[in-house]
Amino acid sequence: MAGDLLDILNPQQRQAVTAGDGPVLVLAGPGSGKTRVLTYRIAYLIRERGIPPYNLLAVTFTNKAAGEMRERVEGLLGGRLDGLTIGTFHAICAKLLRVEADRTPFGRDYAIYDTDEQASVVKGVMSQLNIDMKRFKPGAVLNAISQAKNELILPNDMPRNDYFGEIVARVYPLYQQALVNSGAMDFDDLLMQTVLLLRDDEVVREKYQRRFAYVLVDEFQDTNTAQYELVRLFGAPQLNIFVVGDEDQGIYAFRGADYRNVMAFRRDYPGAEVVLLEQNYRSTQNVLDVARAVIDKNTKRTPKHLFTDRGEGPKVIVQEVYTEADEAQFAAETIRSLMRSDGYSFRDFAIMYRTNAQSRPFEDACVQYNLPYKLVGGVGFYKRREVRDLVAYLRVINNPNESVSFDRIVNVPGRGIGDKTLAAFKMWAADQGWSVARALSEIAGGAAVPFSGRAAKAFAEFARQIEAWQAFVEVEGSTLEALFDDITGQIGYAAYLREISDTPEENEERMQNLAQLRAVMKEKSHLSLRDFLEETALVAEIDSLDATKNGVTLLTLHAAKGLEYPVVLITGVEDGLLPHSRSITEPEAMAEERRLLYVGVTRARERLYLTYAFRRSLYGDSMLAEPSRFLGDIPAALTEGNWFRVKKMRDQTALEQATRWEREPNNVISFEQKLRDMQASPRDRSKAPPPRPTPTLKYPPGVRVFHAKFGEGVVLNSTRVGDDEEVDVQFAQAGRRVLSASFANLVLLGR
DNA sequence: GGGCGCGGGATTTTT
DNA sequence: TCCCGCGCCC
Repeated sequence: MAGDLLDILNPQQRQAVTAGDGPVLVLAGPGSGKTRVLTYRIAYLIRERGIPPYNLLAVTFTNKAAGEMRERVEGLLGGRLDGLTIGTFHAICAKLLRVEADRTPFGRDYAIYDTDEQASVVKGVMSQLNIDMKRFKPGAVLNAISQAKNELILPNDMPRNDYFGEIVARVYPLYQQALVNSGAMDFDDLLMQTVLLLRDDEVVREKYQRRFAYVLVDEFQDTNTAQYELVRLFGAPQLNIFVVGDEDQGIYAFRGADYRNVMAFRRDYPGAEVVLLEQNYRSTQNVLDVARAVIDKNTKRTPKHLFTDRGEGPKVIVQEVYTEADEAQFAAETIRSLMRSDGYSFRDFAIMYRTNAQSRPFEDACVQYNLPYKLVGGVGFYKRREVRDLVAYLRVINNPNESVSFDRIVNVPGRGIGDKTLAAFKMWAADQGWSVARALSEIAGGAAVPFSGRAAKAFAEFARQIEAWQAFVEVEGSTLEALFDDITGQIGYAAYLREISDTPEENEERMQNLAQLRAVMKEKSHLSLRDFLEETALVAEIDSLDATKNGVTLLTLHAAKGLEYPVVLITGVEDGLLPHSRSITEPEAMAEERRLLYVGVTRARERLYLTYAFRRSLYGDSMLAEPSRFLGDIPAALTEGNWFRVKKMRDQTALEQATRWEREPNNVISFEQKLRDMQASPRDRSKAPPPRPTPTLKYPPGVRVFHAKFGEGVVLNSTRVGDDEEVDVQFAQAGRRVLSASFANLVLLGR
């Protein structure tokens, strides 16, 4: 195979794929074929070097990438590779901890807590410690704990540099204890506990070091300290470690990732062979030039010279729009017209944005323009109340000691077990020295409980149900969907959903989610309950992105990593959004915002659009927005669009405003200013609204107007916004629109 | 024990 | 704007 396999690689790719033993660092620019290099490297090791698949460990960034990589390697080698380990750090660690459960404090049936569940544990601990949760937000404390775990700092080793640190140092040990008591780990534990196990337990360490003779890691720039340490531990002593990364694409610092690990690798593995991949096979030259203009402003990076032979391509369009609704409309119209003119298909388009909250108008516009779309993220399926409830039942059946799930469902649907009864139960179990699991089975067996008739009966019934379901799971041939049916039937869950739903539509939606969960369980029926729960805990939003469905993809810039599309629209390219206001004061964070834009730009194969709005609403209020400062770094020669003209117009408006003799109270503040204000101090709501100037409307309701694009229309409504006027117009042809007077150039036609 | 209404706060990104 | 948590009341 060697010949045909390696033929399609360029010399640098081939050098990487065929590198000898020892550490290898591949510095791979976007679109330079790094996935190809990784898959070929695996195939090469197996086929040419005779390494059994069992001895390989490949780490990818998402489960989806893992699945695709496995398929591609199997395709190259023409057969299934059962022994090969490919997965995310988290999934690989979860498996390992399951296998080695006897050597961890968590047991085999541990649950994996997501952020909400972690928060509920943190809140429990904080209220137990009488910490003011208004002053110290549980989320912030949790974040600090998470960071600590990523840095491999143990509960009792937290530095107490300031009072917040002191609070965290108090919460962390109790939080961790609560997790152990529940037999639950958080995401960070999956990594940290594995590191601790490998460090402290020689037998386990040697077992895996022997097994994983070759270690390969993708997206190395997004590893954190714990992951870096895992690579070292798995890779020793042979150090056959093959890592692929690009410092310019490090976008996960907020969860402890450090792109400098790429350079640290050179330092820590001095003999490492370094390969640079600079030829880009994805994008046109214009796109690459824009990307480069953006990223070049970052210091502390290895300059790269990306080149392509795909031609210059069309210019990058920079488009100013009026509001986020117009932005969405522009996107939808652009997609429609490109489909008409160039024969693109829905799946060729991606709309990207900085924050999930921006997705809504695009969804609306897609519906309006009849564009099928695939939304990545948002309120995830597994975050839905009804789905969480059912998953909590499954978790309790799997392990009743897992307290967040237990507390969640013990009285859902209501069975007459309130806070008082629950507290009494826990107290009683603790007095007996029993775990919750033990106490439940004692109750099911008829043990006397310390509360009155009705609650006692309810508890006994609940305990017997749990026991019956546990027995059901053990029955040979029982399926997950049968378990699902039995649970929902017994607890009367459909009736409960009807009760808690405010509208028939809401009820319908919940029932559909339930049906979808059942479908997933049916599909996964070959898994044990334990494995099913593990899998659902570790799915990422992006994993559910269905390549077979034809639709426009809506996703955050973070989720776009590793993907590519013929046409990319990056939206909300505004100061305060991209770069995000929370990053603006911090040079390191700003550098990451730049990388984020860089990642987005380099997803585009052929066409790239950058849009920003003139007004954007936040928490209900509409505010002026500023184009992103990053746009200023892009040479005008690479772009076209209306942005320059509009910018000038706006400068003129500002000039007029500044030189006007009669000053009106200016109650329009910038978007960014507002964000900053809100961070600095909570909004004071007791204050009366500022007195409004008596409105003298230029476009009062009823008046007829003319617009260059929309034609003739009648003003339905008009409101004054600062020095500007917002006009709601019903056009004869173009329908109803809300326009900014200063921007729309409406011509008054009279009544 | 459960339901309702009010007030305050808000996630930027995710395994 | 919207959602959550708390407190009050039944």
